[in-house]
Amino acid sequence: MNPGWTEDRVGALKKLWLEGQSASQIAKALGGGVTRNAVIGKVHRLGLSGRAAPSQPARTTFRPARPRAAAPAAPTQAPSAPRRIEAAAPRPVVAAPQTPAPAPAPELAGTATVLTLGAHMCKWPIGDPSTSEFSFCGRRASEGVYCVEHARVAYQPQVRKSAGKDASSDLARSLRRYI
DNA sequence: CCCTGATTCGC
DNA sequence: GCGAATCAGG
Repeated sequence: MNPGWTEDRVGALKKLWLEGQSASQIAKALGGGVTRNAVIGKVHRLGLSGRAAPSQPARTTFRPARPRAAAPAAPTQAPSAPRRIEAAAPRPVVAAPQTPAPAPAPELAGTATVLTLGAHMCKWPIGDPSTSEFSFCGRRASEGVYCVEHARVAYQPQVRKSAGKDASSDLARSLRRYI
């Protein structure tokens, strides 16, 4: 029934996943020939785990199951990690009258909140999502939902040519995921 | 019980 | 590489 993971199917998978579609929704969108488990498995094999736009229903936990460690070079402070965030998807919240968008300066990151975050603003999480201090980068999103800088750390295609052997095994092993 | 993604492990 | 089973949480 299902032709396996063809180029276009993988492409659709990547697109939908980065759009924030849930694994089950993607599975259904792909024709039902695959289950959500298959989708998740493929996503992980592609090195696409973790994304800015979570799913609609209840979010998953914040288990440190996927240590991406490296904090992006944020001007202000180091975000915990590109883990999932509570709600980045734009939604027709309450009629926020004339929210005077903070207009994040290109130099300043972390000024956009979930309410002020525009469609084309970098959705890189800054700080702890559970606190009121939580915000988003907010700079111009050019690569997907991130700015150029954060896109580099966010989208890690698992590209790691085995460049011989690395001396520091532990460190190298933890680093090669995002190098 | 519905959902979510994460991980394991036989194939 | 693939994905069902399982896990862990909301």
